[in-house]
Amino acid sequence: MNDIRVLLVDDHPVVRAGLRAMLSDFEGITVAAEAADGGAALAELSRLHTLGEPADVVLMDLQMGAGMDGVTATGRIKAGEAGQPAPPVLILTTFDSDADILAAVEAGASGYMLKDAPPDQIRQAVLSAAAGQTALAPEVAARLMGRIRNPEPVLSAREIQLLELLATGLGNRAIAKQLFISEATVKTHLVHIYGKLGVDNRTAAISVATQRRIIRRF
Amino acid sequence: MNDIRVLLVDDHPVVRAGLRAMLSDFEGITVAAEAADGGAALAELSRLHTLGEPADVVLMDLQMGAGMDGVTATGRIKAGEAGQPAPPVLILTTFDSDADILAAVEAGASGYMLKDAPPDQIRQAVLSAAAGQTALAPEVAARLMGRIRNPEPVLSAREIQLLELLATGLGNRAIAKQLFISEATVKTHLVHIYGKLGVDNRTAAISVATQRRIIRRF
DNA sequence: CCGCCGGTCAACCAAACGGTTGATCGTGGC
DNA sequence: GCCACGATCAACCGTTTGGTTGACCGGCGG
Repeated sequence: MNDIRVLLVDDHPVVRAGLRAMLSDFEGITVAAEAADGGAALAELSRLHTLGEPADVVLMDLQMGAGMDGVTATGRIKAGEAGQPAPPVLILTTFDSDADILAAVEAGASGYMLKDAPPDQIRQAVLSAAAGQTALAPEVAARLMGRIRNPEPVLSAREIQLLELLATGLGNRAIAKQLFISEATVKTHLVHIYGKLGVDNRTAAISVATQRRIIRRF
Repeated sequence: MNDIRVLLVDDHPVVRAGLRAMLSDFEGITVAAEAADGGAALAELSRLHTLGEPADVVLMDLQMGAGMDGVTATGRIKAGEAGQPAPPVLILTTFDSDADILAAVEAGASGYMLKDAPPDQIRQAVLSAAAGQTALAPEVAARLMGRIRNPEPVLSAREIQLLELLATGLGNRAIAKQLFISEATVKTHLVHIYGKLGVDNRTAAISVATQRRIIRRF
């Protein structure tokens, strides 16, 4: 049985070296190539594809210092830009905010792991992804479960997107422009968000959303 | 000549593996031990010290998921808690906010590197630190220079106090009540804050203040 | 001693925000 | 097919915030 061929995508050389060292210790897993951002990842995938040695799994970070970010890259890989069939993309990142998780899943990621996960968990996730299954870190899975059991505060993806712009300090008009919708729609969304979060103004919404880790802050 | 003995401190197994792999490729550098947080780092340093094989350099991350953070750990190492003489501490982290850099330097760090630095830069930094010299990443050095030339306006204690209430989502009236001042005064303070932070509304002020770590959020 | 700065307050006006009602459209479930 | 729900937009209105101007006081440093 052939090894699972992995493409590493992370902007930190240190992390790539760590993953390479870690994965090469495991039976049945080989690091086929590395990329420092989403654009390079697409290029590498195409290259491997034309070589007749396509990657079986992409291990992708979400935050890239410069260049194409992980969510965008995942979407374009899944769109077939780097060859068909598109390989499963396993997200391996530092943060576990709802916003990140949802964006990744919507882009077509087949797993979401955290960088502080123990090595064996990462190994299992790579194997699962290669087998076409979904692999979620326990923390991430728990958060999703909580969301399902608790129908109280379920913000839609659009609302979370709005919340993120809100947190950057943009006014309603600016948010409307960013999202290509009218100011009226922004206000409607805000009212819904306030209701769901149990607050009555934008700063309080940001405060609550941050504490519930619905959105992330640095 | 003996190898430089390094203690790795990082909460991510992946990163520790990467640093270990990377450093062991270099001549003259040995990884003596690893720790997952500040507390473990102090314990490891003490252990190495009593073994008669003290670490020559500590490579320390700032953000630890749980346990003692890197700044605190650095301060306690420098205070001699893990044996005298205290080894140089080289910060190796992801973010380069002014507040982080200043806090690290104040705690006694002898260098500040970023995780996306090329391997050779990290190697040089370890060698410099071991030799008792200071090692700053070019980006970090540039930022410090910029600060000196262009000092940021300093927020008064009162203004920071206001910012903290602001960030909890309180309106001007509520803030006024909390601080036993009039609403008019709150507005005056806000205008000053906006000016100093270079913004023009409250949410943006919170955003900027958070990013500059003028105020804390979890 | 005098000026500067931080903190306090007031009055005023324009702009942004908050809240409501009501409406259309498309998707997905029953 | 119908209903629920999310997303979109409009018009309206009251409240809050933003921005300005001007003023007073107390401490600190030249």
